[in-house]
Amino acid sequence: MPASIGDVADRAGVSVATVSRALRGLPNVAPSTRERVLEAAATLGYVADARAAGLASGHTRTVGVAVPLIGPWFFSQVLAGVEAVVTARDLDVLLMTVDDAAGRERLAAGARLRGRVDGLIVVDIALTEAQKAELAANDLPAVVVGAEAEALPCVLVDNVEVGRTATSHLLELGHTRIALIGHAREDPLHFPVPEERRRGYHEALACAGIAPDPALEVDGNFSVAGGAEAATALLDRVDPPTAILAMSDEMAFGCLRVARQRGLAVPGDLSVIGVDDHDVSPAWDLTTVSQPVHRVGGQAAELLLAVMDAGATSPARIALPTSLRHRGTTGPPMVPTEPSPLGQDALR
Amino acid sequence: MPASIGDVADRAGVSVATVSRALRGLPNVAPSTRERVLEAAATLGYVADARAAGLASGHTRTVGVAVPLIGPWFFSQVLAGVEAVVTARDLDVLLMTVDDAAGRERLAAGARLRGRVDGLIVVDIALTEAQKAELAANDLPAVVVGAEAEALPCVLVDNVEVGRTATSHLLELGHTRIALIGHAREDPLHFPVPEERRRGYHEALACAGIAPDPALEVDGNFSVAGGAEAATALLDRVDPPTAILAMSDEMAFGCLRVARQRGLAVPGDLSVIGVDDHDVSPAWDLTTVSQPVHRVGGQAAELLLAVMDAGATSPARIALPTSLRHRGTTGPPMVPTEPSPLGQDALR
DNA sequence: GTGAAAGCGCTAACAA
DNA sequence: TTGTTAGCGCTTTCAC
Repeated sequence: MPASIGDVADRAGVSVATVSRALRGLPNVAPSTRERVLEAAATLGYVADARAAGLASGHTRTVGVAVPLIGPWFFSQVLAGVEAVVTARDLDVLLMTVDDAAGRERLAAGARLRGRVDGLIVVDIALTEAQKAELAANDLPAVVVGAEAEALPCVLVDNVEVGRTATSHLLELGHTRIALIGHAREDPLHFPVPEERRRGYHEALACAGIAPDPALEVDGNFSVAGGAEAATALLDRVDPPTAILAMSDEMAFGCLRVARQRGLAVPGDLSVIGVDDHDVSPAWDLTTVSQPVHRVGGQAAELLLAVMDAGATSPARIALPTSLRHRGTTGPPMVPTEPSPLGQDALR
Repeated sequence: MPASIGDVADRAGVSVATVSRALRGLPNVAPSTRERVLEAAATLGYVADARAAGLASGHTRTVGVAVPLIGPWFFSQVLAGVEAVVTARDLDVLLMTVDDAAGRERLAAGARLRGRVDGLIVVDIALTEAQKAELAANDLPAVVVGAEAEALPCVLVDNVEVGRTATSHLLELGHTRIALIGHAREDPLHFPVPEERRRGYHEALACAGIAPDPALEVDGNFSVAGGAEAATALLDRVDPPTAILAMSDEMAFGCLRVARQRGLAVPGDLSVIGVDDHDVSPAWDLTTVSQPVHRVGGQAAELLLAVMDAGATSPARIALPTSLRHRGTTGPPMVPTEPSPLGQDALR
């Protein structure tokens, strides 16, 4: 049975109100009184019950972070970014994964959230417009990461541009058969992000006058193993691609593994570009489209804190920059594919 | 202003007690009544306030997870493992980082924890014996990951053996100058783990009759970049090692990067072995000592739930197995170093 | 099967 | 500067 505020009050010979004030550093407490209270609390090992304090004061000193998955590098980095700024404000982080439709529905409805968090960061979870509206209608301050939102502040990168940048890079190197490894459209997680990157890929191809080949778009499950499987399928084709755009560095690693196993020269026989700029990408010398992952989390947290402080702000929309990191896994195709002057011209 | 239990009671024409019972699926509620309550709650969008519910019932439905860092692969995987089992029980996860002495002290004292969590998992945080005792003395159920604990259940791998296994592997291949990349001893995080791996390394060397060379033990900060720096320093020596044992795969990646940059053949000129079996290690073909990272988290969570259920159990101590994954980055040294028959003999 | 009422342990007005 | 007291919104006896 832990000591309660009443125990401290008794021991210090003051009222509970004074204890409360003294312990929280509020003004209007005589120094000598405060000292006595502090001492009593210390010897009793008193810690205020967060539920009781929160119930009485109306807040929780906690922000929720909802992610579809915890394991992948991207989410762990975003989480770290959030945690850093949230902790600096002496708030806690409640972590929750929502990876199915039911979870999304509950999240939007604010179920389980009341009395648990003062604010919410939703990372890469494909809420419907109706759900976003529902979330915004909740009194709960919330910010969305990785998706546009009407009534909610959001922080994101331009993923269409990400797809375009990566694809253009390969096109400029002279590739015309460029594969895309991404996420299955009907995936239960249903990220919004892959779809946008795919659009950028299509736009860049169209710009170069190249008709997209549906056979070159495969699912890589955003994992190393998935990327390897996808690359295997692609390279087994009679008309394999000369370059692969993987929507994450982790999938790109899988591609590189397969390339090495097959004795393919990179980038001679196969160029590979990823997205993220994963910790280990420099070590692989992987060309990639870098996004400020940690900063995404930090920015989202700062935005949320601002909303929590201000009560209500005009929904901000923060776009963070991405940039091409041209490293060693992309280069011109060694054997020129069938001449395609049209494609070449379009590049200028 | 969200609907309260009273609002639901009014709308359903029953008392708050009945609403509480009906919503929580307790017995002794007439089916028709329950239905009416459910409907009222649904139309009002009622969600019970977690603080109030917790305050009245005495629990929080939350478990805390304390880690020194969030970003590194190891911690994200452990966290994922914990989250999976905790979520299955419909509990939430409160994430906290403690990365300094003050934080450790607060953690042990249970500060900030009362009324926030029903149980705590402490991952790779170097508590003193006194602090562990303090933590155990708290009424709060807790389990420790990555360190021994007297009075607390713990789950760990045998990190001495990890060091020994990796080192022996290199010795058996014929290496005699084996470097160790780990963590600086005076690091503020002060993991217990690196020290144990280092001991295993020393034991294996001793077993082979090889005197450890302090110059071959360097800090790699458990990051890719740190591993690269460490490898650079090692390879710049006049008497470079022929093999490197990195205490994490991420540091090993850094080593491989440096080796490649310098045109060193792996494993011909340099063997590299890591620890973890990181997601991308198979892609690198990295030899490593694998540990069941996800399982570590899951096991810890299960242990914690058991303690929370049982009230008190005999402090379990669960050791999870590790195993050598002999892949492509380790092999015999190409140029035999100075003959060392003694070392060779000792290997049998 | 249902309701009334007493807390759970705090914070915040309001008094003094 | 300090104390008294009324909640915060729920759960949980204990009656009925």
